[in-house]
Amino acid sequence: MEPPSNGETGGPAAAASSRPTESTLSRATLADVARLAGVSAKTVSRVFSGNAYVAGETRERVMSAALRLRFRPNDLARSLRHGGVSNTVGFVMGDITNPFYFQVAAGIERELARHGMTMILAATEDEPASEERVVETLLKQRVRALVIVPIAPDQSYLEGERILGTPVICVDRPATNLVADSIVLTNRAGTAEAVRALVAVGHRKIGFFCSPAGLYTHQQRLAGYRDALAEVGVTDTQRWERLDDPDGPAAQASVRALITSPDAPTAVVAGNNHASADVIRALGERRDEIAFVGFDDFQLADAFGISVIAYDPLDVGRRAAQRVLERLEEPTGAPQYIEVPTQLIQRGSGEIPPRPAP
Amino acid sequence: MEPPSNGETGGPAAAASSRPTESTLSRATLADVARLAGVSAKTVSRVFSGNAYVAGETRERVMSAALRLRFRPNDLARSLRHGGVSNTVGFVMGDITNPFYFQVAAGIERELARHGMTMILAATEDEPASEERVVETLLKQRVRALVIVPIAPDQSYLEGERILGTPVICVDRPATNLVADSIVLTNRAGTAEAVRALVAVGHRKIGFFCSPAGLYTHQQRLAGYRDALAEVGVTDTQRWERLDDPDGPAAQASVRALITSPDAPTAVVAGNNHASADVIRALGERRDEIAFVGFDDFQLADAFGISVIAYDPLDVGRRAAQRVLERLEEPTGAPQYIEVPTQLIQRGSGEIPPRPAP
DNA sequence: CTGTTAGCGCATTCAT
DNA sequence: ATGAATGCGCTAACAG
Repeated sequence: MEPPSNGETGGPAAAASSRPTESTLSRATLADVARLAGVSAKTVSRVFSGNAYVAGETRERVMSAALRLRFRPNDLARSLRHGGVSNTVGFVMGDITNPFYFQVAAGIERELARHGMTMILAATEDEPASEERVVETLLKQRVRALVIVPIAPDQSYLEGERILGTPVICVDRPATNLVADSIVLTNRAGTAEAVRALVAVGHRKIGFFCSPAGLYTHQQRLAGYRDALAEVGVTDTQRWERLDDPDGPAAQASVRALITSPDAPTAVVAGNNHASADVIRALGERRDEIAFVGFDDFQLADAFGISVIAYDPLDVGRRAAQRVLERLEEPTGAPQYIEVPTQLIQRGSGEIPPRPAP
Repeated sequence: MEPPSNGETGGPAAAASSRPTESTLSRATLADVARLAGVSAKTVSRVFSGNAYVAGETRERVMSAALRLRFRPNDLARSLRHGGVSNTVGFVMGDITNPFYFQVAAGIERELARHGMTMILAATEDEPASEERVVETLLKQRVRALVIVPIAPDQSYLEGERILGTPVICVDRPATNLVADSIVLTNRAGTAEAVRALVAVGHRKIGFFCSPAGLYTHQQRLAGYRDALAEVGVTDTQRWERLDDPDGPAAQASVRALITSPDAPTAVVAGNNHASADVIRALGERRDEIAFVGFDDFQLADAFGISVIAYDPLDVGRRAAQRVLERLEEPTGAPQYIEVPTQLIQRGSGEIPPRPAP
């Protein structure tokens, strides 16, 4: 504890001659601690690994030496010795600024932390081409498992790694051409439920706004929307579907055009949080006339009375981490496909009845 | 070096007989690749380290061997060899579900990725007592630098590590008893600016709602609020200040009591995003009567016409990462205190004039 | 341009 | 209950 350093004088007197005793200039190693405590490196190792037999008195000498030297075990070396596998899990998300993914990351981190593991976070920025590169970076760091939000068209590049024993868990979307567990939402059923609720209050002309339906989630949600309308005999839904790139003025213009057209829907469903933002902005003052339900809950949606198809993103992350831990325990077994339930939360915007034709 | 070992037979066709050639059962190492390519391990190392002189033909043989064996360099071993320091930066945030911190994390991750580094994410869950434990976990993994949102009352426990050369960058709040760079917002000036704008449209009775003012940010913002009111001679502000734990029904009740009291303010300022949520919920239908400005922007605030004191959280993270990189290049120099500017964004809620007394 | 030797910090044999 | 030797995968430091 005393930086000003003056050689150990009495007692076991061992380390008096060894160099890095008190020097704070370089990191203390097992050997340094061993020297100061007058034991072998292995004994120090045992003390820090926990589960070994070390005499109480010896243990104390080691601990006090470690404290003085500010010894901190090197996890890198430990991992290397343990077959080159670390204690971290990599999470590859898409758009790092999307609150949904962040909540998922939070869920993963919490669950991993409960089990002494840490999370390395990486993002593809929703660029399919960067997925493999990002994954590669994590694998070089020897993450014990991967949780990914797949964005590349194909994950077969991970097959070799999986065979080597690295579990891969996909979140939000299932993997393509890869054996992996998946945690997904009840996208189709959830969207259908919301549309049925709109139908129940009288809507038939219902719009659907989302990103271009390339992604699994969007396809599923679009399908759920069509399902529910088909149930009441409405099948020509394309005229109310708008699948544009979100977050642009263009997107809002697209929605605005839709709701002002002669064939305007009386209600609109948005396929994800970005799309919801576009629709809500486009609706503007007409929020009281046109019913709205969005997929994904968001901050203050309750205060503004926005109905949503919600779920617990923390839970999604937690389950992903649980799958990781289970796979590390028991690597075999068929891939699991886990659905996290969604829930329609009615807060007003989705319960507006259709306006009688003027 | 070769555990299964059977002498290299010679000739380019060599490796046909060596064991781990095609076997995908265990990870290939430098030595495996070297054997298959008929070169030394060091040569393979040179190829993968990039900057060394290797004959074109040799390089190709190595690359093709590496490809066949699915060789992936082990960053753990590499780091160990390089003085036991990894290529990752640890980010310790508080409440992992707070969108602000996540945006900061996103900014850090992006900037680090541009420089080939990765981020380990850990959270204190806003528990002061857990900060040191969490930091310890990261240090054991030999992160090259730490970015932390300080929550513990004191960061002196990091002094030894700093001396060993690990840069520490504090975000959102400065460190206590530790030499470290800080990236903070213009909390006081930003809040004062917002209050002045309210004063400009006629408000004098202005409320301030926030968490208990233990944290630096809250103290600063409260001070800014008082500053601006003092400028127009209003000094008895305590009667409109409410510093409660956010996110509870209790918080909303507190705000509701404030705005219905005989001495009710005609405008309310919220000290952070959680507080904003409470106030907006509490205002309810009276959003048109009582002016409101919140610290921290949020999703869809524009669509709902909420005025805010905003800033770019991605930029906060980006700057933190830049400081990390600069400190790694040049470890000396006085600690920097960097202020990221805030900006008042007027969207309507903050421009409501005071209602004439009934 | 390429190979040899040695060792980063730790833990797994085996001894004792 | 403790210690000695050995090597995890990789790369400086030197040869050559």
